[in-house]
Order: sequence, then C-alpha cells, then structure tokens
Amino acid sequence: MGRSFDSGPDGSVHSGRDNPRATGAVRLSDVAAAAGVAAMTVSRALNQPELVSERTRERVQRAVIETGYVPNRVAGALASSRSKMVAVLVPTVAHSLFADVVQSITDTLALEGYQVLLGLTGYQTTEEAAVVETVLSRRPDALVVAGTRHSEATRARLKAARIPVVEMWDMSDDPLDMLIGFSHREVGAAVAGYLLACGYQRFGQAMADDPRSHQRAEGFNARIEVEQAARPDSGIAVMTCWADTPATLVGGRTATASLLADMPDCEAIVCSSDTLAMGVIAEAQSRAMVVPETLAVMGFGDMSFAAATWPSLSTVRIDGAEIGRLTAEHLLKRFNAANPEPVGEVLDVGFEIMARQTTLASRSALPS
Amino acid sequence: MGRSFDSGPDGSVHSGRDNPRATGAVRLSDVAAAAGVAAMTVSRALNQPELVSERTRERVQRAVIETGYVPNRVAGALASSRSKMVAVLVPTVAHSLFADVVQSITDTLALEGYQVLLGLTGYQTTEEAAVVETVLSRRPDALVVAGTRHSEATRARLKAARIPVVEMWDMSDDPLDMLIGFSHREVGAAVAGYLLACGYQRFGQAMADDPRSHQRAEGFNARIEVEQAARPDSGIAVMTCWADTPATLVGGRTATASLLADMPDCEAIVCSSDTLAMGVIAEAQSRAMVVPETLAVMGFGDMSFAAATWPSLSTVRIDGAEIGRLTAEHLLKRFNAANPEPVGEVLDVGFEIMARQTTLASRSALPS
DNA sequence: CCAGTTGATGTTAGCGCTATCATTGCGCTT
DNA sequence: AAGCGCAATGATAGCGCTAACATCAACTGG
Repeated sequence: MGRSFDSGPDGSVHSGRDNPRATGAVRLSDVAAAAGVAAMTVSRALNQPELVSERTRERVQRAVIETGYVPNRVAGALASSRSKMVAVLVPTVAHSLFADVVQSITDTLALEGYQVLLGLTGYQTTEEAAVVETVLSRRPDALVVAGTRHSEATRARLKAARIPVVEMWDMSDDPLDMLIGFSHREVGAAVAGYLLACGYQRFGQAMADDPRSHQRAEGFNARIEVEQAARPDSGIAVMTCWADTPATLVGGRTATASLLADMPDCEAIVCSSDTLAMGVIAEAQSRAMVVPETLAVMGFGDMSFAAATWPSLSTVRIDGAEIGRLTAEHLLKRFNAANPEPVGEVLDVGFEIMARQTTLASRSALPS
Repeated sequence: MGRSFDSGPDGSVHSGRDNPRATGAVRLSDVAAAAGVAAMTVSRALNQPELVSERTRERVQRAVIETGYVPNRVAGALASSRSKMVAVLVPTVAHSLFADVVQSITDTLALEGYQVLLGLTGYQTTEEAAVVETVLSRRPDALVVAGTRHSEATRARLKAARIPVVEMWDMSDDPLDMLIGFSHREVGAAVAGYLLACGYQRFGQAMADDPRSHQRAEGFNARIEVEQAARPDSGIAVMTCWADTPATLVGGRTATASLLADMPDCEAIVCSSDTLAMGVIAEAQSRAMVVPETLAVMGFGDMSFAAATWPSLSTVRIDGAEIGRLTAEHLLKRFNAANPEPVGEVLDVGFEIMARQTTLASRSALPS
C-alpha cells in the first residue's frame, strides 16, 4: 500500500521506469507491488481467479483499480501462445450478408473474451493469400474464412498454422477442417421447384457472373430440365442473362431489358441477388408492367429492404447471423477442448424461401 | 544452406526445438541460420530493407521462402511497442453506413500494412467502456470510434492510452483528438430548405428515437420556423412521429399511419433513415396514394437500395467510404510523423441531398 | 509425530522479436 | 601510415507476460 511502484525492497525484477524501452504504462509488477504480492499472483488473480484465495483476489482487484492497470495482452499472447483473437476473412463487409456474419461472430466470441481480427480479401484469390499471411502473423487462435476455393499456397499456410479453421458460406466436398454453410445448387433447385409449383413456366434468370451464382443457376436449370422431361409439351423454358459483378440496380434493369427483348412472354425473373431484383422491379414498373401479375420476381439474400418494398420482394433467406453464431460456438468449444485437432465436420444451415408479394402463390388459378 | 536450423556453431541464443515453451513455428533465428546471417539482419532485411545490402537482402529473401517463415508480429509488437493494428469501434457493422466506413478504413490502412481490430459497441455507453478496455489491452497504435458521446471512464482510458484517437460520424465541440464527421443539425436544415424550395408546406417527420435523429429533427424544425416567421400566413406546418430504434419497415408504416391520421393534408414525410422511408412508401402505396404526387418522401443514408426502388428514393447521402478513407489517411500521416501528439483537428465531410423521384422538384408548378 | 498431500504463492526462465550499442571493413583524407 | 567517417552487420539485453517448477504452510492419517 505505502510501497512505491518502482522498486520493491529487493530491487524489482523489472528494470523500472528509468529503462528506455519500457512503455511507461502500468505493468503487472506495478499492480503486484501495490497489492503486496508477486506478479504471478496478480496474473493468476486476473486469469485463473479460482487458483487464488479470496482475500488475495480482493486485494489485487483493488490494486488494479487503484493503479488503472490495463493488461498487455500482446505480452500475454507471446508468453502463453494464446492470443484470444480470431481472424475473420470475408470478401467485403459492405454487403449485409457478410456483415451479419461478422457481427454475429464478434458478438458470440465476445462472450468469452475473444476478439475479431478482420481481414477483407476482396473477390480475388491472389489478395486472399496476402491477407492470410498478414493475419497469421498475428498468431490468431483460429481463422474463419468465407468460401472454400483457396489457392494451394493458402491451404498450405492454413495447415501449417495448426489452428482451427472454419470455412463458411459455401459447401464443399473436402473441407480443410470445419465447414458451415449451405448448398447453392440446392437453393437454385428449390427456387425452381417453388416457382413451378406456383404455376410459372417461362423463366428469365438475371444472374451476377460469380461462381456461387453459377452454382445456383445450375441447380435451377437442373430442376427445370427434370420438369421439362416430365411434361414435354408444357412450354417450360429458361433464358439466362449474366450481369456484371458486383450486382447493381442498373445491372438488373439492363438484364431485364435484355431478357424481355428475347423472351417477351417471360413470366418470372429469378435473380442472383436482391439488388438485381430491385433493378428488375424498377425496370418493370418503368415499363408499366405490373409485378407480380405481369412479371414475377425472385431475389436472393433477403436483405433488409426486401421485406420493405412494395410489392415486397420474394427471395431466399440465408441466416448469416446463424452461420456466425454456429461458427463462433464451434470455435469456443474447440478452444475449451483438450484436443484441438481438425475435425472435418460439415454443417449445412440450409436456407428459406421467403414467398412475398413479387410472386403469386397460385398463378395457375389466374387467367393466363 | 547446409546448416541445421537448430544450432549455430556457437550454440544459438535460442534454446532450440527441444524447449517445451517454443511454439514449433519457424523463427527469425531459423531464417537467420538458413541465410547464414544474424537474426537482427533478417529482421532488418524484412522491416527496413534499405539498411541491408542487396546481396544479403536476397539471401534472406530466399531463406524466408525456403523455411516458410511467417513473422510473429506478436513478439514484434512487444519488442517495438508498435502493433500495426488500429482498433475500430462502431455500434454495429450490420448497417451499411458503418460497414462502408469499416471497409474503407481497412482497405486504406492495408496499403501500409496496418490491420483492423474490430470492436462492436452496440448502442449502449456501458458496453462501449468494456469494449474500449478490451481493445486497448491489445495495444493498438490508434483507435477509431464512432460517435462523440463517451463516458468519463472511457475518455480517461483513451487519454491514458496515449495513442491517436479519431472520433468519426458526428460533430462535436470538444473532440478528444481528431474528429471527422458531419453536422446532423445542418442535414436537417438542408432537407427543410430543399423541400421548401420544392414548394412543400405540410410536413410529417418519421424519426427514429436516437440522439442523432433528434439533432436532425431540430435542424429541420429550426429552418421551418425561420420560414414560418418570414411567411406567417403560408400554412407551413410540421408534425413529428418518433419511431422505435432500430428503425424498421414496420416502424415507417406505423409512423405514416399515425402522421396521416393527425395531418391528412400532409404533403411530404421526412425520415431519419432510408429504411423508415421504404416503410412510408409501402404504406402510401398500400393506401393507393401516389408517390411523389400525393405524398413526397425523403430518406436518410442513401443506402444501396435507395436508388434502386421505383420510384427511386430522394435521400441524404453521407459518404461513409470517404470518412473511412480520411480517417485512415490521417492516421497513417500521424504514424509516419515524428510527433504523435493529439491535434484537436476537426474535419467536416458534409453531405449531399440526392433529389430523386420521391420528391418533386417544382411542386409549386402543379395544381394543388 | 512425521511422511504425504493439498492449496496458495513465489521464483525462474523464457516466448520471438527489436532498440541500442558495439564491431567490422572499406574508402578517403592529411 | 594513421586517422576519420560511413555503411553493413553482429551481440546483447530486454519488451511484459505466463508455463513450469519450487517453496511453504496447513492439514491428513497411521
């Protein structure tokens, strides 16, 4: 209590405030001196309180407040080789789907004191490799990455890092470790099934030209082909228009114009994102077409505005928050487990078709 | 080349692979052994290449690749007390405005090898204090925080940390250090001025009940009062309806219903967010009111969908990416400067009124 | 009453890097 | 030839923390 922070009676282990390399911040040993215990005891009182007697714990607590101590986790991480950080790599955060995931991971990890180191990879694999290396240099306790297509160099680095890795967002046949996502093919097939059930037959697809959209388009077409085979004379048909990435409103309008030019009797347009779908609706309305009576529209993503438009947008909902939560919970379980070995587990979180006003549930009941 | 990594001829400084506390990862000294130089030289070759001869630099480069070395920046940060990390604290990232800022900061800082440590504070000041302490324990080189209202404890911690602090998003009279944002009052006043110029006189306000929206509402009302004083018999009037936070579509619809009930001749509804505005439009359309002829709508935020709707949403654009870029550039300048003292600088990035289809530029020319 | 056990605390020795100063070799001057 | 300055490299000593082991008192049971 009455003791100086700078020197114990024995001359403290640390070189004290006069050392040119010291940061000047309050250290564990300062708190220890204030509490009249050893530095190690303070460390334990803060990190493993159950190992310390209640009386000591309280004294340390008081000394921490008194000195205004903020632990230096950089030093802690170096000494213990546990950083309590999780690197999260997503292409961008300026997109509500990934933003939801990041938000949810951050919130869930925070419950046990873990923090998120954010890495934005862009949409290029080359950039990903650089970001992975930078992020690994911080020695995170785990790494979460969106997507399953990594360069060989990246895969090697991730394996060499010997930390839990969660791939999310996409499904894959050979996950590096843990995988949490959904199948884009199945989304496409489900959308086709839904629209067929509604009674639609003439389809346009306005898709952004990226790998995931391609998978959804494939799933869609596969389901349509099954139906064509089952009902050869039904007049079921699909046209696809590929838009530039990233998807924009204008892209949706342009795609719609193109699709309507080639397929004037198009009944429904399926989009690879809600943003494109908004463009489709805008183009339709500007042509005085009535949505959904004249033209149905289907989006993807269930972004915040999808439910808010008039007519509200039918779309596919991916629960990004759920993916994030599951990811974080899985990691916390791994951290607390004795054995941190890769598990090779795969979790399909699925998706939900949100039937709203831009599609008609029973179009077949209407006069065509 | 033919040398073992584990022991130099002199018996290496480090205890080698048999030490139980070593991580097993490739270390600087391993690279040094492979390149036949001292560890310090490798460190310099990587961090201050200009201090090393070209021949040595190349040898080191080769050794790095050969050994698969990934620097341990945790150790580096401890030794140099520079972490090359910037903490970014925002209420949420599941909101495109903040997401844009985070994206932009991350991208810009990455140019000079800095990384972002993300902290999500929620909308409560109590949470902010805890998050600030946690991130400071990582000893970031700077801290960026959205908003200017901090608890005393937070302000004290930030000052004690002795690192550059950038407050962003709001204006304030007494910034802690650097401040980059815009004036919410001025936004409100500008929106009022714009709508008055269009010829509107009967206004509704659908505002989320948060401090920033209050400031905008104040600015709006102040401008309206000036006009009322100038033209006492004009019939200019405002009604305000406060919606719950966070703003939702349904909140917008409810607010609209309430406003129209109290002010049936309402000509224009001003919203505190684009999301609320979408709700207003949806409610209007469901009542067969024509936007903008019967009811004009004004949003805030210029979110991605604002330009995409039909009719497209008139709103106020804040350039989140610009705020992020300026923030990051300011910090980089500070990092490279000799003197890292607080600057007390304030930067107003302003805003832009995006006149789109939900407002009529010359309503006065129409028959009322 | 003493070896064995337990719980609480202290001591020591690094974690892997970089700041700092020391050393070396080389070209140049006087 | 001795002295100087400079560029390149090396050796040393920590940064602030925690793993691992050591110590010590207070018990336990035979």
